[in-house]
Amino acid sequence: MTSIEGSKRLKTKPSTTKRPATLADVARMAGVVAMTASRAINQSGYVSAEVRERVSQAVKKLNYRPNMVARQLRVRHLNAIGILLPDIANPFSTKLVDGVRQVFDEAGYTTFIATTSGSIQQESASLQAFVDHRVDGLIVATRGTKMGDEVLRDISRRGIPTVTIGRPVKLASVDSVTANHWQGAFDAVTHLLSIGHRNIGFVGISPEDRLSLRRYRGYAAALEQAGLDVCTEYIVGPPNAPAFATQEDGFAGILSLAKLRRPPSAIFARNDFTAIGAMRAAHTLGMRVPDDVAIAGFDNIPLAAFTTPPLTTVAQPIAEQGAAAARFLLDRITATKSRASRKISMECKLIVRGSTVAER
Amino acid sequence: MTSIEGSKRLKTKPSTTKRPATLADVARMAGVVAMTASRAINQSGYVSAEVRERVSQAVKKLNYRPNMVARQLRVRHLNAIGILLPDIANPFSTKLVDGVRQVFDEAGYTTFIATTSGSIQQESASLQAFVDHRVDGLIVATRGTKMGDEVLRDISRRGIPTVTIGRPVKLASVDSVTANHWQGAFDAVTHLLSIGHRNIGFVGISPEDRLSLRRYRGYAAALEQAGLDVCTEYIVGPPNAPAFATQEDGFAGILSLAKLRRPPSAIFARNDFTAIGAMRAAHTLGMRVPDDVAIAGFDNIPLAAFTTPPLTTVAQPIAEQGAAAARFLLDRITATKSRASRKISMECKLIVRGSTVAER
DNA sequence: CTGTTAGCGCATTCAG
DNA sequence: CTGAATGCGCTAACAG
Repeated sequence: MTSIEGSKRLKTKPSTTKRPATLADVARMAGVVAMTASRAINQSGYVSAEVRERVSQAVKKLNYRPNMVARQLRVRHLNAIGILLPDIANPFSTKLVDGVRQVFDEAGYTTFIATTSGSIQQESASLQAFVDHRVDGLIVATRGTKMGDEVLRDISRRGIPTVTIGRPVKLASVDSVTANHWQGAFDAVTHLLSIGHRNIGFVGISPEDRLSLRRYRGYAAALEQAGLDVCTEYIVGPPNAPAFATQEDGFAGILSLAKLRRPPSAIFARNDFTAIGAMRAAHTLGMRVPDDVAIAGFDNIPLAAFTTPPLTTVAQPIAEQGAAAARFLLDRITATKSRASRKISMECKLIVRGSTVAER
Repeated sequence: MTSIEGSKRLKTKPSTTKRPATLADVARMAGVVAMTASRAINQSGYVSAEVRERVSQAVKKLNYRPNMVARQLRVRHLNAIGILLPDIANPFSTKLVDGVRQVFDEAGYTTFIATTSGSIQQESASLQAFVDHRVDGLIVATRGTKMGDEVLRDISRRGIPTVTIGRPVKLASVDSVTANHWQGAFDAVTHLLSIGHRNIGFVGISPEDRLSLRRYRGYAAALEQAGLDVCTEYIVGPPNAPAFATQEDGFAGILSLAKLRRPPSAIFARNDFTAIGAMRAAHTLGMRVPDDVAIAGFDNIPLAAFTTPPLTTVAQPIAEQGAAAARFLLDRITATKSRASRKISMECKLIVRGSTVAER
C-alpha cells in the first residue's frame, strides 16, 4: 500500500473518511490546547472572552459535537437515563414519557426508551443493555415479574439509581411511584353497585392469578363492603403476564360470561382495551350497553371518550407519575449519599360516562 | 423557574458505591493479563481452554459486565441502533419496533428508542442525542418536516447509516421504506364510490396542507378517476404537523361537515383515531353509521375491529416495514463501502367492515 | 497461545 | 487565565 512515512503523514492530514471533528481539532483551529477548548465549551473554569469566541467559531466551522462516549468514560456519567416500558402501544406510555422528560429535559439529560415487547427475557435484556451502556439512572414501568424483580435487585446492587412506576417493589434503594389502582377499582365497582348492580364480573385476569392485581383486589373489596361475595365464575381472563390484557381478552371474556346461567349485569374490565373488547362482544350478542350490561374500564385512554357509548373508566394521573418518578430519580442521581427509598401513591379518579349510565 | 445554561452540565456525585468490576479485575483474578481476558470473553483470537475457564469463573464471581462505553471508544461501534418515533402511543410504533428488533436482536444489536412528542425541536434534539451517543445507525419513522429533513441531511453527511420509514426522502445515502399510502387511500375511496357514494369528505388535514399527504392525494385520484371533482368544502382538519391527527380532529371534522348545505354521505378519515372520533360525532348527531354516513379509516389499529360498528380501514404492513428497514440498515452498517440508496414501497390492504357496509 | 504497547476523546489535577 | 501530563476501560497491532 503506502510507505511508512506516508502513513505517518496521514495522522496530521484529515483522513479521507470524514471522521467527526474532535476536541483536538477544535483546539488546533482556535490556536489553543484541547483542555482550554473543553473549558470554553463546557463553561467550566475561566476562559478569556476572546478565546471563548475563537473556540466557538471553530466549533461552528468544524460542526463539532462532543463525543458523549468519550466524555462518559472520563466523567463517569452520561447525562442520559433509560425508561423501560412494557409496551409502547399503550397510550399510558406516551404520557408517562412526557412527564419524565418534562423533568429531565430541563436538567439537560437525554431520555432513551426500551421496551419489553411483553417478554420477560426482553425485559432483563433491555435493563442489562441500559446498564451496560452506562445510563445514569433507570425508570422501570413494566409489570412486576419474579425474574424482572431479580434483575432489578441486581441493578440496584450495582448502585444504579432506579425508580419504578406502577409496580410495588421492596428494595430499599429503589423509589417507587404508583397510582392507587386499588382505590380506583374500588370506586368504579362502588359506582356500579350504587346504580343497582349486584352481579358484577371482572374481566381481564384468570381466577388463579387474580390476587396479584391491585385492580382486582379493589373490586373484591368493594363487593365485600356491600356485603356481597366474590363469585369466582365471574372472574375471567388470561393468566398474569408481562403484557397487558387486550381487546381480544375482553371480547372472549364476555362471550364466556354470557353462557353462565346467571350472567353478570355489569362488568368491570381490567383496562379500557379489555372494556372495549367487552363492549364489542356485548353488541354482537345483541346486548345493549348499559341497559343489558353496564361496562366500566380503567385508564381513561383517549379513545375511551369516543366509543359508543362512551366508556366509564378510571383515570390515573400518568404524566404526574412520570414527573414524580423523574424527580425522585434526579434526586438520586445528583445526591452525594444514599438515601432511604421513597414511595408515593397517587389518587385515581372515576369518570362516569354512557357505558354505565345512559346519557341524557 | 430559572433556565439552565445550554451546555452546562450538572455536577454529580463521586459515586460512593463500589465501582463495577473491570476487565483488569477479571484478568487479575484469572491470573492473566487484560488482553487475554478480553480474548476469552469475546471469543476472539486463541485462548487455551483452561484459561478460558478461569476467566469465565472470574467473570461470574465478579459479576463482570463489559463496559460498552469504553469498548465503543476503542472499536468505534456500539452495537446499538436508535429508532426515532413520532409518538409512541400509536399502535403503529409497537409493531414497527417489533419488526426492527426481529432483525437487530438476532444480529446482536441493542435497540434504543426516542420520541419527538410531536415537536420539531424534540425531533432534532433526539436525533442529535443518538448521534452524540454514537449509535451505529438510525431508523427514522417521524413525519417529514423541513427542519427534520435538515437534521437528517446533517446526519447523513456525518456518515451515520440511516433509513427512514414512511417518509419520502431525497438523500442519496439514506434508504427508505414506506407503505403505499396513496394506493391504500385510493382503494378505500374507490370502495366508497363502489357502494354508491358520490359526496365523500376527507377528514384530518387542513385544505391548505392537503397536498403534502399521500393519503389525501390517493383520495383525490380516486374521485378524479370516477369523474368527480374534489370539493374543498369537504376537506377538513388541522394543519399539517409532526403529530398525528386525533380523535378530536375527527369529531370536530364531522360537526363542521354536518353544517354544510349538502353534507357528504361518506367520510374517509386520515387515520383510525380520526375515524373513531368521526363515528362518535356522527352518533351524537343522531346519524347512523353506515346508513346515514359511511366512515373509513386508515392504519387498522387493533381497536378498529372492536368499535361499533367495526371500522372499515386500510392495513399497512407495519412489522414488515420495520424488518425491511432494519435489513437495509444492517447492510449499511456492515458494508465496507457506501452504496446507492434503496427505496421500497409496500402494498396496503383494504379491510371492509361494518362502518361502510352494514353487516349480515 | 499469551503478553506488551499504545491510544480512542475527553476532563481532572496540578503547574505555571 | 492557560497548558501538560495522565488515565478512564477497552482492544488493535504487533511481538514473543
